[in-house]
Amino acid sequence: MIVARIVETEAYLGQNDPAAHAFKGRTPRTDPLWGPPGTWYVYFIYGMHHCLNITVEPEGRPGCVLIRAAEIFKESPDRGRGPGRLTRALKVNRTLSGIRAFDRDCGLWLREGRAPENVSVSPRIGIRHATEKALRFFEAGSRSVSSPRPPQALEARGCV
DNA sequence: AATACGATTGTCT
DNA sequence: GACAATCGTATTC
Repeated sequence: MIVARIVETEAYLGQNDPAAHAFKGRTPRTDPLWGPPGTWYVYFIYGMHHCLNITVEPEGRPGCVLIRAAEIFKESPDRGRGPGRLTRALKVNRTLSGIRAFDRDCGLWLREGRAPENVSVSPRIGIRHATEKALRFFEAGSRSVSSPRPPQALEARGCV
């Protein structure tokens, strides 16, 4: 079992969120998003990286959380810093997509060491649409966080 | 069949 | 800050 502590996430709100994969409708790739809460959704991007998400809404509603960074116990902070690095360290790929995350034999089990402290909020990273929404949540001070400071000041982007 | 693009990362200037 | 790497997916022809 891989033991890790999630320290950075982003929320994707589903069919009404222009930045979400679900915004463009249900396809074979995005199908797991419509599954029951606690379903892994893994996609491949930029020809190189996998990104790990978990569904969080009732079945039929495609909201999810992107897991952007985690402190992996007994590993360098760099290993889990950023969504691409994290999945590489955890050896996660699309075979996990659609699997129930809380099944013990699902292939990936992240046990949190302690709850995040000093949770800060910022705009989401790397997206082109809906950049004004402050839906990134991270533990300020964690050495595994991908971007310790918000991409820009919240005020400058109309987030507050 | 051909094309355009992306919820990233690493390297170079 | 700019840009290349690299390929599955969706769209269009």
